Amino acid sequence: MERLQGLRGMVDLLPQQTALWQKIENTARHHFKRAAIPEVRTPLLENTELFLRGIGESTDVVGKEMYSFLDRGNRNCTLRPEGTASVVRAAIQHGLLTQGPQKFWYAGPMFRYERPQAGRQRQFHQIGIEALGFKDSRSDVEVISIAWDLLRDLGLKGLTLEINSLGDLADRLRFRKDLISWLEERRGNLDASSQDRLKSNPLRILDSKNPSTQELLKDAPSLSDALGEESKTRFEQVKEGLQNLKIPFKLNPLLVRGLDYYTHTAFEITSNQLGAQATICGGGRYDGLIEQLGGTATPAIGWALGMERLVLLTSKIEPEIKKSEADVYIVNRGAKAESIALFITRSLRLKNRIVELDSSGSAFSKQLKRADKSGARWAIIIGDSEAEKDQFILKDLRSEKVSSGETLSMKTLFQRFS
RNA sequence: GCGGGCGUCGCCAAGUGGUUAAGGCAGCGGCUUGUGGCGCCGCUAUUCGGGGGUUCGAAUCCCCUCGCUCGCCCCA
Repeated sequence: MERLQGLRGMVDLLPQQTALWQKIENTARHHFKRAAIPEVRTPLLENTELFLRGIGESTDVVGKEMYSFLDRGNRNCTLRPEGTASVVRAAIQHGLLTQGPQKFWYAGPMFRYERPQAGRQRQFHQIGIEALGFKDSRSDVEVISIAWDLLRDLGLKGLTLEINSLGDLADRLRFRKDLISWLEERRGNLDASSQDRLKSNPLRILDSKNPSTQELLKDAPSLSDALGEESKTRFEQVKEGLQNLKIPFKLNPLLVRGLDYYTHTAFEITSNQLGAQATICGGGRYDGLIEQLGGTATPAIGWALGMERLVLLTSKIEPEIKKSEADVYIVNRGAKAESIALFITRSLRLKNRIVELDSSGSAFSKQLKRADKSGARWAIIIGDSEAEKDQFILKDLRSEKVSSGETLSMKTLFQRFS
């Protein structure tokens, strides 16, 4: 038989890795709890329409990366490529926004059909927060600070926070017009994909990685100049807020981001240790999205961070998380001994001891060797003849010398471990 | 979707056209029918990701395919 393999870009996390994942998840939960943010869990599968309208049809995510299919009832379904649209959908659907502004966090797998590479999988995992109904610039600062503190708490170094303002809808439309006409005149000097974007998504040309396009853009009309007065002061407030909190940031006037729903503040946190996929956290304000998805116009802001990339970074500074070791390893052999062993194992577990039971039936020397290797502190040795006489041997596996252990009755044994 | 690198046992890894495909780790068994960290001995790939071809002969050369990996695009 040919061996079956997992799907491309779908990764198994083995026990060696899950310890680190749990550590990161726990840290994140702790930060959310401190900020009084509750969790929401939404389905992995949504109506394709949600993402078409939410993320934008001209984006790469929607255009070429979605896992979409018809279900048995001919519904057009998509495995969620990101979390924000779902959270907003759920909030609208359940009328949560009528109860005033609210924040949520979420965590879970997302799906994008891309070529896997370092820090990028087809099923990947994000942790994110969404603050719905918050208009003030202080909420931008608060939300960014939560991400920043979380990453610092994980001990990460070499992080850069970049921010930009995309302005409101009117600003963007005005700028879009200016940019298009300026670029049209220089169309010949643009790289191929930027030429395509001139029609579909001209703002994205700004953060083209193509060097000659970047060179050309140095003299292009700038987004920051196109911002209206209100947008400008708003952005100033965000910058001041970050300064007050001593959160270092870099202005990046070319930071546009790939999803259509962003307005005003857009930001990214990158690491200098990751290779090509350096963004570990990305987010921004999306004041138009909720209305776009059929809710009443509500301002909002959020971010998401990529677990795989966080794990990559954290594993560099956290070389080894020890596997959890048992308190007690139960060595046993013989019919009578084996049934008593099971009883003792369960009893000790009910006393909250971590107990590993050897059910191999192999020679005592073998079992003891495994006991030693397991890292357990104690071994309880159960043999047939002793078990008959209510005698059990307790050995300290961490003692300096190999000891013969002490002989105890079951009652005293349990007392030792209560 | 496009480029580069790679694919030999659970893991690491030698072998680069010629009789039985090194070695290490892990695993299993024994020395020790019932007692741990050491040691010693033995066992563990008819087969080199899969398929096809070249050849008297291939893990070694060619083609296809699958997978991994790095990068482009894009994003977390």
